[in-house]
Amino acid sequence: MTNSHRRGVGPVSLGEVAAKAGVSISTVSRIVNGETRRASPETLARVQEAIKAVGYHPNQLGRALRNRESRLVAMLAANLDNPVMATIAASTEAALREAGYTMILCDTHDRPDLQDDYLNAMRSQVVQGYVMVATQPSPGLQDFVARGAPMVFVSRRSPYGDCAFVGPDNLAAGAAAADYLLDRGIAAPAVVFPSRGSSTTRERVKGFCDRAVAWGLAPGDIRQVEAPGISHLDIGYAAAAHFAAHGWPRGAMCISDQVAYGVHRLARESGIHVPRDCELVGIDGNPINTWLAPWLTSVEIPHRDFGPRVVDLMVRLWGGEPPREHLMPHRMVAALEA
Amino acid sequence: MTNSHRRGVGPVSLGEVAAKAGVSISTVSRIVNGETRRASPETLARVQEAIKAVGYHPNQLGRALRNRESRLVAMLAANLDNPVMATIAASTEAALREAGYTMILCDTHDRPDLQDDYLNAMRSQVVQGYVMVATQPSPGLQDFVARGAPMVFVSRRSPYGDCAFVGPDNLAAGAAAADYLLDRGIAAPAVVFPSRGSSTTRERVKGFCDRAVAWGLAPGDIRQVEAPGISHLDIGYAAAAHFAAHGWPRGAMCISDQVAYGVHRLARESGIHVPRDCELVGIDGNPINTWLAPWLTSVEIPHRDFGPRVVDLMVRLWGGEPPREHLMPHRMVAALEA
DNA sequence: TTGATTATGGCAAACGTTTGCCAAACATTG
DNA sequence: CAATGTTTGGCAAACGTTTGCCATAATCAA
Repeated sequence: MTNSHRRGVGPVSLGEVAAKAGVSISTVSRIVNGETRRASPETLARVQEAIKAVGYHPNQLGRALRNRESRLVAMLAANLDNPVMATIAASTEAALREAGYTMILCDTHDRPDLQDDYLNAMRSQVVQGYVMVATQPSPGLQDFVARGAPMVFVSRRSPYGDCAFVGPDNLAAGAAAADYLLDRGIAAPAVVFPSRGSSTTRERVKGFCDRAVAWGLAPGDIRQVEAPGISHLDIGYAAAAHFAAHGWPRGAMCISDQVAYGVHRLARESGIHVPRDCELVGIDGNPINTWLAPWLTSVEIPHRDFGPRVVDLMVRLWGGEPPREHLMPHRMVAALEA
Repeated sequence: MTNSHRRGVGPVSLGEVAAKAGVSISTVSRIVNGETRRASPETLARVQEAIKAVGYHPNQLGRALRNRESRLVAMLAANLDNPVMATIAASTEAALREAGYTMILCDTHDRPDLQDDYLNAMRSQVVQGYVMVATQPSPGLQDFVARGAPMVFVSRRSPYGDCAFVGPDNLAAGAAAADYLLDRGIAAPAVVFPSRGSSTTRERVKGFCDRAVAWGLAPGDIRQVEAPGISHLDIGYAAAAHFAAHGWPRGAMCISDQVAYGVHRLARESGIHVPRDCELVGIDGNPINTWLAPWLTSVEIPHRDFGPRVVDLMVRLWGGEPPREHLMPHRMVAALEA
């Protein structure tokens, strides 16, 4: 409505506003940027009216080129179909927006080659920072880290050197799971995890085992079951086959809620009742548990709160501070069903 | 490693390559863009070597400014925490990347005001197209549509005028749900939906009812249960309270899988067995159903295939073609449990 | 009246790229 | 040797900004 009579086709530029208001481009630019002291009240009014009239919106490309800051931040996430990462993406996007930045999202499908492709593409877009969610090691990543690119790692630590990190305290989360099971009198708990696990996985398992040992268990009392695969669902299902073959434990910690879903599927199919016959503890605290997995106890990680932390660390990096780590607290959410 | 001895701080520009190779910027630019015929073999070699040596990567900002095409596409999604939208986002991002575009993701939290904020911000980023996933009506959106911005709507149609659209055939999906329930001899099925529903909701309900009538049911035989709220989970749970109060139907269609999850929760809490006592049919075909909701029959929508379709429609819009609609096929996935 | 200060606003360069056009050098033909 | 064509590559403008610096005019003090 406002600018329905425009002659040009493209977006409106400062020049058009300037022409309309009968002033120079500089003057309009200064006014747009809030430098009102440099213009007389009449000019100010005329320019502001012209801005409205032609429907001017600043072109960030021009700005970025001139100011050498694009206010673009890239997020490289391993797999958006994973609800944990989707939640992290959503919260980071919101926090970045809040801080005046725009997020570019890339789904690397957990593939190192794609990750490198994306990194290069993002550098071309002149992004100012990188949020790496559950990254894989890759040559390009190593290069970026070495070059000192501003990167915040989420969920999984950087495979190369000290980098900013936001994630759960995996050791503590694993320990909490151990406390829960042992406190309920389960003498020989199992722990289920992917065989090709990330640092996250290893830490959770370690946290669990260490705490169990602290409770007085012999390391041999902890039944460690691992399974190959990519999907945690499949991993849980495959690992549960071990239970079906060698007997179900009275309780088990699963490295993630998704692993627990997999284990539970075979339990259901085998007539094993969770949690009556076997208590399952996951890690993540997926909100859907309340609705679809009331049998699951879970160590809830506040993924919704990751975003602001990520941005905080990123801003510190931009400010020249050394990289920091921020561990998020967890909370035990017991199964709804007894 | 390659460019560890750079003097400047910022990214490498054409100028630096040109200086290194002892040619002009134009020559380097042409070579970078593959116009090899314009340079002698020696120059070509020297320039390519210089490019490697200084680690040159084209700056998309400069390109975008010059070419007036940013190769940026914005996606405005209502709520990334919804797995359906996360899947659509992931598949669209992949398809855009495939076509050489970069996706900017915005989560509007289903709020019209935020949607308008984002639209304006994206215009400033000079994005070339908009993918609107499950949009709300908003004044800004109306403006953009009127202005003829290249927009593809996903899942929900544009509230304003004819626009490109990718989504399921909701009428057919609703009808399929009706067929399933009626074919199994359920004489008086219910249908559960949000009271403040979108066009999607209404179409699915209509598809269901029309088909039921075609089977010979009187409109009064169809029990329509609606509930207020935003979250489909809550809506399902609230609607199920009606069943608890007035009796459970032998079968019900839920407007989405999430609604079905909500209904099922109360069923479980009330000792109603699904599907034995009450068959539930959802729409979406969430892959998690196999694992966590084996009791649910669902009309599967291939959200993973949306991305390529979206890009196809977008490219056609850019090519000046009139907006089209593309309806995706559905597939009935019966409950795993009897 | 003069000199100094302040208010107002324009000029032009720069950010990194692309590309139409021109120019020099060289080769070919008549 | 002159006329013509081809190869090779540089110049400069443009995209939309921002900002240091300068120019004009007005205000003020003495």
